[in-house]
Amino acid sequence: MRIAELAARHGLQSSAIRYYEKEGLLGTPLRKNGRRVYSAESAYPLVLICFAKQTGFTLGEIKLLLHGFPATTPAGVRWRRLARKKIKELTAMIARAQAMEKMLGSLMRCRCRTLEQCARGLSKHMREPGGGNRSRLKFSLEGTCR
Amino acid sequence: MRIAELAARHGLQSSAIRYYEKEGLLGTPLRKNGRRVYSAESAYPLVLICFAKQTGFTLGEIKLLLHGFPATTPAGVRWRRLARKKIKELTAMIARAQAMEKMLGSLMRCRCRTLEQCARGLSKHMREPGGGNRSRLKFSLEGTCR
DNA sequence: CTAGAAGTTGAAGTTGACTTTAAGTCAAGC
DNA sequence: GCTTGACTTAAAGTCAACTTCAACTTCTAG
Repeated sequence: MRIAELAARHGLQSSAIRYYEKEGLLGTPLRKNGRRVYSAESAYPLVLICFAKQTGFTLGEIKLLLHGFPATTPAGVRWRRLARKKIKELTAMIARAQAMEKMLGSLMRCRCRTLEQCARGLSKHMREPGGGNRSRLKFSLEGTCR
Repeated sequence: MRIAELAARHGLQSSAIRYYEKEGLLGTPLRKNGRRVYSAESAYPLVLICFAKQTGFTLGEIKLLLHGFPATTPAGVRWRRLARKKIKELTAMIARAQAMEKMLGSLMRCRCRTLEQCARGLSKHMREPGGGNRSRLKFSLEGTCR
């Protein structure tokens, strides 16, 4: 199998495979006249890479998964080690996204005539974080800017 | 107020404010001996920028919000125009994140001894998309790789 | 034999939202 | 007068995950 076929099978571009190789995620395959030749088995790390990418791991984390443990470390242990942190990240991200969704829902009901009016409402919020006065746009500006 | 104070008030770095100005989000403020001087009012677009950023808008979208509509366009209309698209994006993202979370939860229960074993389980899934055989790792590999 | 498709390499470009750096200006305090 | 710190500019650097480019080689079909 040549690089283009391997790439196509996994829905990637050839350049991505070369990149993974350069980054040390994939080993260097056999060559035939200078060209990479892949066996069915040599494709298995690619299955993992694609799956892990879909699951939200970065290439750095995937490299760790593949080569960052003593060779005898069971797969389950490796996944758990990495997944714990990733689950936390994801949970936080989901919460944040849901908060944004809520803000956007409120924004859809904005009745301000000008943006300046919105800004006044918002800065009221910002200056009196615990204040009881409801501005026309009722969001909580949780977290600092940035 | 000089740039450092304005920045601090909004939890930004001075360089970010200069950047927003360069990108046309903020107008050019008055100068005193070449240095930017801000009034309380000149800060109001910054309130909006910070808020919109938190809500998930890109700087490009924020620029559109601030300057991409006829001057008479009510704030509510502007927000709605942009929010609709963003809500869709967010909803999709949340769904995807939740799917990832579920996958990660399953991964935590992985009992494979080697990663190669995982890969075999996964490629089984990939080769028989509608297949009824449950591999040890039970995720649905929805969507193609990449 | 030749055109063109597919492969090779290293280096540079892409995206967004900035930050950092270099080199210079300006004001305040000692 | 001198130092320190805050500011100015344009240009370059950062991050991740690739892609694109330039220049070259090799394989395949006609």
